[in-house]
Amino acid sequence: MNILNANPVDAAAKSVVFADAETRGTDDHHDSLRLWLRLLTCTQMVEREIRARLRERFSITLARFDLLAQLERHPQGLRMGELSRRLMVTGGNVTGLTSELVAEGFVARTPIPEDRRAFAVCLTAKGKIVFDAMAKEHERWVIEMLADVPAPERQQLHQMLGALKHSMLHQQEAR
Amino acid sequence: MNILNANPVDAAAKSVVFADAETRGTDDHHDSLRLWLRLLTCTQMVEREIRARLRERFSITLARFDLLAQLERHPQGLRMGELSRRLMVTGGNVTGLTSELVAEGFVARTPIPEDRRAFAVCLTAKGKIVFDAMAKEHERWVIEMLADVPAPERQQLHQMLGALKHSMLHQQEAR
DNA sequence: AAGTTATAGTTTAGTTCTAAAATAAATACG
DNA sequence: CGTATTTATTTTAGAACTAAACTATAACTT
Repeated sequence: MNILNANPVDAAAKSVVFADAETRGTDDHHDSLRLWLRLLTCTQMVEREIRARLRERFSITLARFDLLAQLERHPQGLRMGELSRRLMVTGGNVTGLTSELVAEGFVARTPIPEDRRAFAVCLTAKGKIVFDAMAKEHERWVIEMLADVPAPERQQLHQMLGALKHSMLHQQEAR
Repeated sequence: MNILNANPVDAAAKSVVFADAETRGTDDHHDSLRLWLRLLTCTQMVEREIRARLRERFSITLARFDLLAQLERHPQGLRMGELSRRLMVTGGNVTGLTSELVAEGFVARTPIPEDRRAFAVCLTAKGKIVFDAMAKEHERWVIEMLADVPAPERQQLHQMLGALKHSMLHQQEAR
């Protein structure tokens, strides 16, 4: 979904020599749009590759993998709604994903005594073993894919994107 | 680090809309993994917002908007396969998107004399007018969303992500 | 306690995308 | 030439996701 410049070979880098107040404004605009397009391109490239490998190697979708990853972090289990928020998908989708994973024996729904509407979704022993193996390989892939970006830049990127993330969170609150 | 975990009560009370895909990882994970998760989170947050606004404001999907954006950049038209590569979606999908846009009168299929299998997809006059209006607003949204990231950091981000993008491209070649 | 409202999860219907097979035209090869 | 291969697009079947309606339970409110 590259909007303006999906062509992987980027157009010539822009170079602004002088910027008065007005041209700076315009230029900022282009900066933002270009940054967004590049962010989108990069993410899609990595995501597509990971999705394909997960399927090829483990016959699992990224969504299911992500659900398992959440549970691995929370051994006490998570509610459906909590999973929905964390995975940024609809509740109906979580219902479907969970049902499939239950059918495969990777996770279990356990009732919560204090709230009979809800239940905790937990990794089963089998699910944990299988997920751990997948996660290890998954991590290798990611490390390999990002290896050409030097470590200091990786950390800088992480930090700058943190600013963007929190900015988005605040904007979201204000709506 | 994780907003929801750091202060679950607050987060719940505020009913944070954007949950956090970064909670997929565990704390001791490698830099690369953390960077990848943050990249994914940021992109999803922005993308989700833009997708919702495009739909609400113009009743158009992001995919169709992106297709129009490609054509706006290439007034001479693009082939289906070229669109497929640029948009990073399957050819079948491009067929569907194009057919809808043709039905709406935004684009036209024009035969290519030299190759009777193919044709060029072009913006119609109507399509150009409509797209220009949408693109203007779209750009405002992006600028607004990224406004909290200082301009120098935006440029740095853009540049570093460029390295990642080219790295991914080279890796893809080697497969 | 009763009625209202909010929350948790599921179901349903519909959209969007993909992968793979099918079709058709162009190109390469012996 | 004629046959095979490649390239360009469409069709088909189905996977993955969403929004909205629905069921059930919990939490307020008076």
